[in-house]
Amino acid sequence: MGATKTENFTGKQNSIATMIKALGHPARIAIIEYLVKVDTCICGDIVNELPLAQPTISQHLKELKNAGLIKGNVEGNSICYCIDEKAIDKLQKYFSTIAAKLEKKNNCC
Amino acid sequence: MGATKTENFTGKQNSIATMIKALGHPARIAIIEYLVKVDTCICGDIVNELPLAQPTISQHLKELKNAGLIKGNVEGNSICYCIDEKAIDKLQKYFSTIAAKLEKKNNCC
DNA sequence: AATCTTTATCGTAATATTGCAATATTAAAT
DNA sequence: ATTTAATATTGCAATATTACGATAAAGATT
Repeated sequence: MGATKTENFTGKQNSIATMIKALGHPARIAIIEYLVKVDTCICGDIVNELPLAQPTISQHLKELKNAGLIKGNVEGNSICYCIDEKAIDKLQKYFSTIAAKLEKKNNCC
Repeated sequence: MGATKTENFTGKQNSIATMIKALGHPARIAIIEYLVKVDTCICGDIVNELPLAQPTISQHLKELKNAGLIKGNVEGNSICYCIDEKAIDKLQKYFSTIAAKLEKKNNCC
């Protein structure tokens, strides 16, 4: 095997897992944190910011985009990437909901 | 290559990425959601709950445990797994912080 | 039009992940 | 002491991910 059995899980489970998975890599965390840090939208300098080759970063950006975490607008010959706030909100709410539910319980461990 | 270049990122970036990565799989999301759903701590029925073989589930539990998301207590010949609230709190705060920072910005995309 | 800049894609090697059958381990029950 | 039940580990095949050099594509600049 080696392939995830997505058909055995609910659509919601798969979709949240996909979003989360896209963030499960330090380079992609670094990209998101950089996008949060800079006040204007980022255009081309992620390559200078990260210790990875340009094709690698392009690939990571693609994954973040596929997962809906960032958006990219063509701006001349460069591209303006920024965070999709809705995606972050979804993740924030997901964990807030879990945290709230946990508070009402008496964990045994 | 194929291995993540962890040495090029900060400890914080690597540690949050590790936690998030552990959740980036529908089976592990399903496990967490099941642990949230059941009111008592789970012991052995995750295997009956999920459409995966026992060794596969054991492996997923191990990953969640390694990432600090769940704890496991031996309880007779079975094991009582439960969510580590601190880990969920960390994730919740991480995304809340990002969401708050984003609100103060005017996204261009 | 030729060149430069920026980003994407292709191809490929190295490594990691997913899943499970078979087997081991550990403790309870008989 | 054997058997049963629950969980973990091992070994392995299938697939996915990570990384990057080489190259392509597309708009800007000269």
